[in-house]
Amino acid sequence: MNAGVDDRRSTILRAIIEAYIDAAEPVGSAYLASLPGMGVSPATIRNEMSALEGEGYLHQPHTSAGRVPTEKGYRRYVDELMTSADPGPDRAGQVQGFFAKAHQEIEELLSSTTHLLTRMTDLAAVVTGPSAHRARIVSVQLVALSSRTVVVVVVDANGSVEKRTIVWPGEVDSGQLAEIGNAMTAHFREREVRDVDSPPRFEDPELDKLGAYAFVAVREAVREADRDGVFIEGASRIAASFGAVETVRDVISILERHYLVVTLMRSLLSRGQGVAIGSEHGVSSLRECAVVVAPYSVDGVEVGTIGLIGPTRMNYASAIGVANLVSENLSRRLSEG
Amino acid sequence: MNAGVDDRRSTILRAIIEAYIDAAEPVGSAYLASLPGMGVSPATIRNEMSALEGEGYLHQPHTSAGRVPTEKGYRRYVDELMTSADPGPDRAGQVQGFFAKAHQEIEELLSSTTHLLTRMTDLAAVVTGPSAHRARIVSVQLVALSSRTVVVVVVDANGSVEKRTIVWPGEVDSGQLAEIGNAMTAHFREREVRDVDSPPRFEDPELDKLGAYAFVAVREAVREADRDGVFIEGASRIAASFGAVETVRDVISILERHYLVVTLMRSLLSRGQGVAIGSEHGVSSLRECAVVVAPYSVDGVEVGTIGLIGPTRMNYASAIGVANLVSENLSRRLSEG
DNA sequence: TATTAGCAATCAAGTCTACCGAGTGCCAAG
DNA sequence: CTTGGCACTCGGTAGACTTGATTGCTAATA
Repeated sequence: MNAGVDDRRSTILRAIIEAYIDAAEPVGSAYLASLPGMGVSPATIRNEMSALEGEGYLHQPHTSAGRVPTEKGYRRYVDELMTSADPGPDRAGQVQGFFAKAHQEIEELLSSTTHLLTRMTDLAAVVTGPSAHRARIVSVQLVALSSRTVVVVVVDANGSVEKRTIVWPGEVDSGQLAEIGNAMTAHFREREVRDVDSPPRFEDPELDKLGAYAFVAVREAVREADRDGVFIEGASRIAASFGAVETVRDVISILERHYLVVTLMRSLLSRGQGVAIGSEHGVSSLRECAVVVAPYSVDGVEVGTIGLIGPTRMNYASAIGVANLVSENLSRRLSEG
Repeated sequence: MNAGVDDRRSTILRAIIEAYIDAAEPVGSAYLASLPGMGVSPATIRNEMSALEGEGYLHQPHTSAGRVPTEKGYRRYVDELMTSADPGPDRAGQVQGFFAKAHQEIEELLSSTTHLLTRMTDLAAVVTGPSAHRARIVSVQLVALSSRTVVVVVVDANGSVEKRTIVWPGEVDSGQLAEIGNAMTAHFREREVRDVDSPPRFEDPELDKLGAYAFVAVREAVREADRDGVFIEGASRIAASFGAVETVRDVISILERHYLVVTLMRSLLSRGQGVAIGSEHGVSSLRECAVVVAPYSVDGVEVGTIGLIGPTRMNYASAIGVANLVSENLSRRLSEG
């Protein structure tokens, strides 16, 4: 409980974790003693290491090896020991440059954001699209594809477009379609997607029936709006991070199940966790991975998430720094105008 | 040149390849002689194997090992030796059942088709969406997102929806937007996407200017139409197929570059090749892989491709059979109505 | 009391050797 | 042309031994 001892011990833990992140090899006392700041002998460090192991922060693969951080060790590192996650001006510039030049559609923007993330961190990157539930509907239109099929197109205020193709109950009449579309637009305009609960009503009973029919398509279209917008990139970096092909398979197999990744990220954010290490997140196939998440917002409302996934010995400072940096820039970019 | 010898030799080659596909281990003469059909001694088989090696169909990893097929060996197997790629009634039923139950949007349909493919073959699967170049445009609409931004929505006869968000040159006037949208729809209706070359003209010079401005967005929207529709699944199966993490990384890294995969598949199809083995396709990162492709068509016109990617020692008969089967069913499904 | 030097103990990994066994190539006999 | 027999090759495994990294402990020291 002596502050001095605690301090030195923490310094040693931090040094071990950083060395391990760097080299992926167990860290020994001799190396630590040789570090500039460390004014003590290997023997002293060994005592501290032994204590740290007793406290559960370190683990010794075998007697004649150095120490390796445990999950608890990484956790303490992330919570207390890590030095500022400031990514530095060069990286900040890189991100700003990216967002300054990016003027594509939102889907392309998010997709290339995953690319940016994976390139900057060498981790797998995830960006989930703005949750559509809070978006306001701007337009509903019915377009005839053939004499029997109609596509219902819904545009929301984010600029997202959802659609649903349906078989029309009867011969398509373009006048009717236009009328129903206009009524839908008037009915739903400025309402949030999650409030799509009942169709507009029409005086004409035939129109009313068709309107109710089309409404089902609108509801389905917006209900699935969230499914589309998940962008994951960098699975190949995972392959490079792990030696065991088994692990690679497990992790990539999770990354392929987008909804699972989204669920994981959302649940982490809702618990207020920015970093989940190893078994903390409960997905057993990712037990050798850590996940870093950051929300991004549009006009002050958190609507989506940014995530990074990599081995537990990832560079947390860099990952967290980049995630936050990108999150800020993306939020600003999406909020402007 | 004696038919009898050639026949036996071919039988042996086929047996070797099938055994190797099955067990992934070099095949020896004793095992081959023990096979039911093979009425000859190991010594005889050894002679044939030696000849086959001389002809370039087999390779011997080292003196005391059995033989392994070369690319040339697989090629001959696929071209001549392989027994019918008929996937059997159970699998045919599985695929038919899938397409009978599937009634989602085309994107979801294609995406779940990759899922079906990867599940049935245990290979990575690719489905490219119907090429938009030949699709007819059905509707163009301009929707105001705010007083300064407009989203241009283009619907084609496939039911695909493309959009482009633009900053409007001036205050948005919903009457103008509607008028321009209607004129665009009239102008482009029934024209193919690749024929989008000039905007409709308006009497009113202001409208004409705005129309020309919006036209750029239409052109960009349809130009990128093809980019969206690529669905790839099963990268994790690749991880399971190769022992070396290096190879896994290389292959998955290619799979992540969708446009590269699409280009590869298209160029194979345009050369009339249904199967590319190892270095045949020229993508060096995929030199340990084979690619199986099959086109699918809508109303008799080939519009998209189905692909399977796996190790060169994949089960070609099964892969080709499934690819063709799915291609037929998908074509039928997309052509009806 | 905290630190340190010294030293014995531990153990993975590398090296060396021997050997086994799978598989071949070749030869001579059928 | 086919086959049995046999010598030969060579990867892989197992065991013995060495090396080197690293620890824990103890006793001396500040």
